[in-house]
Amino acid sequence: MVRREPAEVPDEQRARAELDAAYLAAYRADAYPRPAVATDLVILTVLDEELQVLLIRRGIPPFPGAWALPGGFVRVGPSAPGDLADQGEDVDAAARRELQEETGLDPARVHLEQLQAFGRPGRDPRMRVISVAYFALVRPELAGHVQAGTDAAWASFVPVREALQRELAFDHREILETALARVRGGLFRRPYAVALVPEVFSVSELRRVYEIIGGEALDRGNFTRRVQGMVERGVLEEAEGRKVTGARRARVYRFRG
Amino acid sequence: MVRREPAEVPDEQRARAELDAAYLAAYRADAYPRPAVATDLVILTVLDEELQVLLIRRGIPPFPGAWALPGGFVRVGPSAPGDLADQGEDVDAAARRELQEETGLDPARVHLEQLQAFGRPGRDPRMRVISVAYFALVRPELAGHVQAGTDAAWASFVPVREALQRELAFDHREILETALARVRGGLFRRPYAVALVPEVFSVSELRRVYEIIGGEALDRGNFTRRVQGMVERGVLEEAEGRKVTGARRARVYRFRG
DNA sequence: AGAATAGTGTCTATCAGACACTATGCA
DNA sequence: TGCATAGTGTCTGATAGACACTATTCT
Repeated sequence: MVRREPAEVPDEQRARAELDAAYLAAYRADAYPRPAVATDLVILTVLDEELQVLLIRRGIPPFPGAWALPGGFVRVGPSAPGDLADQGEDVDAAARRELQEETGLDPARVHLEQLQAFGRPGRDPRMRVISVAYFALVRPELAGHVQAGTDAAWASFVPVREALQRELAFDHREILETALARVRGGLFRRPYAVALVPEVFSVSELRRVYEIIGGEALDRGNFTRRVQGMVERGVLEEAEGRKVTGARRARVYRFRG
Repeated sequence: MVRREPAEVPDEQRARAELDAAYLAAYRADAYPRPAVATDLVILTVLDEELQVLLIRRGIPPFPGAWALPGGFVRVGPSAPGDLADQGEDVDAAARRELQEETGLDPARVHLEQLQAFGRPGRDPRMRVISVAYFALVRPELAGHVQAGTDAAWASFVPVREALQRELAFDHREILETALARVRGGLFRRPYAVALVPEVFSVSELRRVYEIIGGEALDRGNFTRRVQGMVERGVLEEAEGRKVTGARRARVYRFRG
């Protein structure tokens, strides 16, 4: 009950007691051991007709040889009690920075969303690390650049199916599975699929993403109706031009943020 | 790119370099400032035909006089580099402990779920605190005990409507709003409502909870069909006995975990 | 021409919502 | 007996799924 305080006392006395208590609380909290806080990123894309996740091969212990999600520590300011300046970077900003550093992608062009925190003790055997996990959805035309810009031996997109069969470091299997559940669960309620197709896309391209993530074939005709519904509700808008995905030039659409 | 390592080198040399790097990484992470990590709890219940949230009146700065969500720091072990023992308590366990301490409730009898982490710098002016927020759904028959067991002047259930009009400390307004969005968004997909009625409940009692959270009246007949559907899908089961909610004794149901 | 995909139309089973009717128990 | 709530039945409009048909463009 750290933040609960005792009952009423006269005003002056109380004001002083409160200040004392505040400093005491801050001091004591500062004296207690603190965890390191990191962000881990589940960076997803659809490439080669498969949902893929960016993994990094670990060279050093712990988990040498295992694959891991990219991630890094949140930058924290000196944070002395009463020091108001520079508490460090936002956790969201840390995730964006990590995304930029790992993939070279512009975070503004990627759907990045917090998943949840993972804080089991022992998840990193070296020390207490609490991780705030995020997932990113990358358009295929951007995902291509990632592989080019990165040493493929150490960081590369891997089909999710394969990734789940590999030995993953830390609790990264749990994080990956949680992210997949979130994306699959929100497929028909959140604009996740439109973040995984080119910025201007045909109905077929969008349908393929739904099928790949959802894992089941969808009726072409009925799916077209769904897209029409999204246009009527203002989620999507028709874009200029046509696109040749298959044998015939198809209408193209764009997500209306 | 904290966790990415350089390219291949001969085995022995690499093994040594890896150990060095591991210690270096651990040492450096230990040397960097760390944030305090807390949990904040959005404890919700339905009382007096209203959705209510447990708030605590702050006596001391910062935000003296403002209302706050209950919460507290996550206990972390000494966590020296290489020290494998005692990394401290699980973040989930910290939330359960906090719930127990603040309300006296048995965490096993309450729906407790992680919301997400809130990590904006400056959210606590005293020092860098990253908070992992949880929400709890408490049955009315248990929520009654809370008010009895707690000094009502400092911690009490407040109608959500009122709570949002009050001055809330830290970023607790944002946390509360996020929790409400989660509960409302999952009302028809997750068993949130059944966590907010007595363990054995009538159709009417359940319908009232849906109406109170959703904010709109539901057709009695159609809602009964919904309950029947939940029984058929094995979500609910009929329980022994009857219950007098209104003028006539009603059938009662129970959640099938 | 034939193949492959784009786009539209249609039928149907299912479901949600609106509403009405009967049953039960209390004042 | 009147009234409030429990429980059931029925009608209808909307929707999702299955499937068929036409249009376009490439080989």
